Amino acid sequence: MEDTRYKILLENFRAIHRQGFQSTRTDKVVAELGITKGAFYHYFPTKNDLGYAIVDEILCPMYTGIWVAFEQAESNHAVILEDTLKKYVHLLTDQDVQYGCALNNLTQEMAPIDAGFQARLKKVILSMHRSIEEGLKNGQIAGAFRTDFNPTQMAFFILSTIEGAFSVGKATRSKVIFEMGLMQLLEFVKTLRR
Amino acid sequence: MEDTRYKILLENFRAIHRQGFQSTRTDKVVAELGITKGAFYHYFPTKNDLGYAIVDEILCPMYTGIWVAFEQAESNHAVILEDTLKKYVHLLTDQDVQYGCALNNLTQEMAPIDAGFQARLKKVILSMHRSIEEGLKNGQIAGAFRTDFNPTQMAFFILSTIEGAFSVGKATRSKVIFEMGLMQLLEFVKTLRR
DNA sequence: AAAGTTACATACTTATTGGTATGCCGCAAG
DNA sequence: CTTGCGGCATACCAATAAGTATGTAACTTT
Repeated sequence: MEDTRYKILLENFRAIHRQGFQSTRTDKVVAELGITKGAFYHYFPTKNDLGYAIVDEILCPMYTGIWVAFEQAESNHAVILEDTLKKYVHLLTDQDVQYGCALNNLTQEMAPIDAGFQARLKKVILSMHRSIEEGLKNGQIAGAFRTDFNPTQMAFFILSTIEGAFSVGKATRSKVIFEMGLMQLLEFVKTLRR
Repeated sequence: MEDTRYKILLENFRAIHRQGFQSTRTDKVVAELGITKGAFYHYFPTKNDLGYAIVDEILCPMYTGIWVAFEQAESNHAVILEDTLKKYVHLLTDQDVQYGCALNNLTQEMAPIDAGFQARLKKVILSMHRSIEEGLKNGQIAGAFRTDFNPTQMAFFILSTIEGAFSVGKATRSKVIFEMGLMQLLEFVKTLRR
């Protein structure tokens, strides 16, 4: 049953999101599901491979999904961009902010010490960037945005600010502070309208 | 000799900055200095206490120092703010960006799993925020900045974007990408001038 | 129905790794 | 000059945690 594999994957993702990769004890996580080490190592050769699978199968689709609407927009680019930012604020709970951005967490912790994580996480980040960049470019062409900014740079700026708001929100354990970062970004993004 | 203690502190700070706290082996780090475990545990009761000392004695002064000029400015607020941002770009090497922001790294990794780190790192973040906020307020009063923005929110925004640029720079291992985030922030910050 | 394979469970192993116990040396106070 | 203490070095310890070896029930294939 692939069901067991997915349960292992998902529950470990949750644990890693909260406490980080290294301090997560995979056997204890699966034990809570009534599953043993045997099942874990049946599906994943090593703990790192579990981590890779989480990035590939959970993080990657999750994060690229956020920006797909903006990337593929054919009209109302500005509205969709602003709505996407608003979603960050509305969909997240207090706890979500305290746990931080799963992608950011994993990057900070694992990218420097493992090339497998590094490559995968970079891919996800660049994929998000590409989506934002595309949306900005299309919006410029469609006349939704001003054309006096560089979409590549602006996309990195937007991405950086979101990730940074998560960082600061996590550090202070405050959703309100997270929101301040995002709200200011939203105000700024409105000035990109034409 | 307090010299030994400081050497232990500094070398471990460097190692932790690069590979993170948990994966740093303190005994191996000090061994490179020709120092043994005995000396380490003579000065620090536990590994966590070393981490706390690093935050208190290295990170805290380092990061608050960055913003002290802006906080205490009596004139030219806008110029000093912009210069502070420029310093981030000019003073950092390619490697620095790859290693990421030491404060951010430690926060992401350790804040969720240890209350001692959490409290200390939060303090440093809020201290930086306070400096930026003060500078913005003073600049508004002095007529250097527009008054139609909220200094508290704006300070969190600036802080978030810087931290986020580090995150994205680290994830992509690219100083150029880090710079794009900061350069866009710089452009934005210029619009705050009155 | 025999043989093989999948999907696990249980028990064990082994390499860290943070931390401790102890000892020694030099120096300063009494 | 001897006693005590700060400043280490060395050797040892115990817990953990990733990973392995083995077993076995169910299911598939031939």
